[in-house]
Amino acid sequence: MSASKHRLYFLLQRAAHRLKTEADASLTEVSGLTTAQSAVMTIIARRGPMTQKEVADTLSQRESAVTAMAGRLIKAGLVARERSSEDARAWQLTVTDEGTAALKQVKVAFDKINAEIDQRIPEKEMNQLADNLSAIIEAFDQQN
Amino acid sequence: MSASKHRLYFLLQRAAHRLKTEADASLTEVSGLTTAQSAVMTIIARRGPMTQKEVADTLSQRESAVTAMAGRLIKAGLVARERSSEDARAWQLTVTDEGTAALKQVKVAFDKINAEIDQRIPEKEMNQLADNLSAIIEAFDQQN
DNA sequence: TCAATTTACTTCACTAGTGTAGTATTACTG
DNA sequence: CAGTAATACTACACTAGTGAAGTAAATTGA
Repeated sequence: MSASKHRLYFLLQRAAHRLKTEADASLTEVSGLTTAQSAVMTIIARRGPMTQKEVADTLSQRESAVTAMAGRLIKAGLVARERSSEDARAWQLTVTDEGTAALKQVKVAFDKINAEIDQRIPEKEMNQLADNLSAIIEAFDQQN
Repeated sequence: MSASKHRLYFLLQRAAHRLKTEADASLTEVSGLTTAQSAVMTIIARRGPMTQKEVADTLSQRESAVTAMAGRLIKAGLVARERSSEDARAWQLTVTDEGTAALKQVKVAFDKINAEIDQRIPEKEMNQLADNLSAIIEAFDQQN
């Protein structure tokens, strides 16, 4: 059975949309963050100070999306930025203490979401699912 | 391996996002429609005249999202609506001739996208992938 | 070395969704 | 059958993204 027979595109979009909506509700309740915000913050926290371009590339997004997101996160006191010492055009983004605290709450909410997924998808199928999704990301990555 | 180890949530979101962006670019080129618009129109074309509530439920969306989308589609002349004869609150949405013509072009673009997916995901894994995505939709469906 | 090009970020208009609060209309119930 | 609750839609403020056009700094090449 091919992708078109399964209407795979719409299936994937609906699954992502339902999951996002549910995760957003759960996250805002416990941490005040959205999933999009916690994605950006997790990346910065993990890889240390990063430029907006690096964040954009990591998430396959445009710089303009990161400009807007950074603005909201800074306004909320979750992220800070200062000019790069090597490049006067670039910012260095870091997560604030307040941001780090919020990310700890996020983990609790995601544990719940992941538990729900684990309950519905057999463990032995999880690897293949992850591989298939990675293959889709790779297939449509800009760097081709 | 569990969902959290795979960071399945973010994997799914990124795959959906990359696919959507690519499909949108491809679709607007050949048909002038976005994927979101063609999703709504395909559903209406398939099931005949539908109320906005029915469209919203089918796509797991809010009525307010469909109000806005219907407004854009009507403005573009792709969809028409008239009051339901049974319920004075409800609209009946139909796809116009212009909309039907645009949907035919959409098919061409999606064939390309699906071919790309088929190339990256082994045929024998496709069924399981579709099942896993359906399971996620079901797990987080509002009607629970 | 300096003009042309590339890069990092910004701004703006747009699509597309959520969630809350509101208005009619319809359905239910005692 | 009248009052209440539910339903279908709308309006609005918000998040979150694209894509195009622009600025200033950095890089490149004759």
